[in-house]
Amino acid sequence: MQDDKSIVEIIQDEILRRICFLETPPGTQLKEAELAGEFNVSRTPVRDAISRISHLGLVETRNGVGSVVMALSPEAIRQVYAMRLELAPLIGTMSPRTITDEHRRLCDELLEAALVLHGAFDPGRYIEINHRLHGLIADLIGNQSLRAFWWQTYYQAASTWHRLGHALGAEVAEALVSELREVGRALDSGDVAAIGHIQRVHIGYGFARIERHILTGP
Amino acid sequence: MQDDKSIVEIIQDEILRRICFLETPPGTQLKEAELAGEFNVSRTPVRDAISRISHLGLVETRNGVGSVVMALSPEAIRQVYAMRLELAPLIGTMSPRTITDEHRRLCDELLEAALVLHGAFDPGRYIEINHRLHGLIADLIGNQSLRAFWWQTYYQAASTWHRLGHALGAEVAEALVSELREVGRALDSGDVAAIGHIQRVHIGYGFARIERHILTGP
DNA sequence: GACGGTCAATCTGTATGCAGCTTAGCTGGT
DNA sequence: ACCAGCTAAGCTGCATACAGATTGACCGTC
Repeated sequence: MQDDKSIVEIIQDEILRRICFLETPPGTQLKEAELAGEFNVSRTPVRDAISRISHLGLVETRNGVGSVVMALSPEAIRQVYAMRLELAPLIGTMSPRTITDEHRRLCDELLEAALVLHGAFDPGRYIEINHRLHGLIADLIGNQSLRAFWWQTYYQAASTWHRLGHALGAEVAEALVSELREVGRALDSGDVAAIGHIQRVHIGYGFARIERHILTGP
Repeated sequence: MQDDKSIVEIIQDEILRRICFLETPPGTQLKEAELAGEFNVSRTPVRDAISRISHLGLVETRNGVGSVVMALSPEAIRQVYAMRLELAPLIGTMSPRTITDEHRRLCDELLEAALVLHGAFDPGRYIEINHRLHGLIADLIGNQSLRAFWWQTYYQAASTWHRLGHALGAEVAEALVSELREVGRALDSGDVAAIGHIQRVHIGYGFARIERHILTGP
């Protein structure tokens, strides 16, 4: 395997990670020169990285002003979640990949971490566990088109959804533990389709929480 | 409305158009300097445009070699079509937009053009009619996430699918006429959901043709 | 004190130069 | 005739310089 991710891809991934980890919350300015200094490159690859993720709508670049991290509008969030609710059940139906021991092991590890989280909540840890769980599930998607869309909607939803970690604390930790337990059971059964439907269910719960605590109002 | 599409977006759209119109068929080299001269800009915005569409897998850029238009692998084509078959029925269910007289008028215009095509087939015209029909249908999709995916899979499928125009001629013209007649009827009924299912059906037919004439073999 | 205008700081958009990589074609030896 | 090696041309990747846009602060005036 060629792990030669270009410098642009590395920067792109890092910017997306920071956005959905809320390290650069909506409103933050992404200054090309600053990021360039951080990665010890010129502005060119940084510009390229920002440009590549522009289609997600998470960053808006205006001439003379800068690139600012955007919060998706409530309507956009609803549409993204509506899409995720439809995509989730497809995970198991569109040429799923086979479950390996590595998947099972990672799930156990995440469950353990989530249990710790339930005792002593930490927003950063919450996000990280969610992120790794998403990676685990995406790895079971065999259809590359679906996998790409699954990632895209994840990034679009993440920054809003992860704010719940800060707002609700233990409540979401408990939900995460439940989700991981259910996913673990499905992995034991070798049933990828079940995982898709589990995702469907929990995305629904997550969206309900967002509607209640964040999108309240118009 | 702000029609201030940036130079980069204009070039990006044009490159994609040329790819799915088969003006730059798979194997063609996209030379940055050449395109730069054509658009009277420097290599920078051209580079940006090519970089932005790299995630579609239609162009592969290698250092020291160039950017070459790629034909998706048979397996990738199958996966893209599998995805489109799932997305099509969602067109009518996910907050569809309302049908206007303009939609109806455009459909009639396209049907007329398709009938002419049936008499005297021309691959370029076939592609153009398909392209405009796609635009018409995408315009009925209210969910912006679904609309984005619909376009992405369209671009990915187009260059393979449009080769049928060259290979089969009148057969696909007849299919296009049928499709436009059915879409027209659905538009008359104001039934966007019906259009989604019509798409589902005809994408299935199109995929079967591709399997038969292009993906034959491994 | 409040307001309008101007200027400077700062950021993105674009052009250009250079280094590194790849490959086609030539050349010399066998 | 064939093959290995080399060279030069051409392309992308990155750095840098400059032009254009925007904003906030400062200053003068009413």
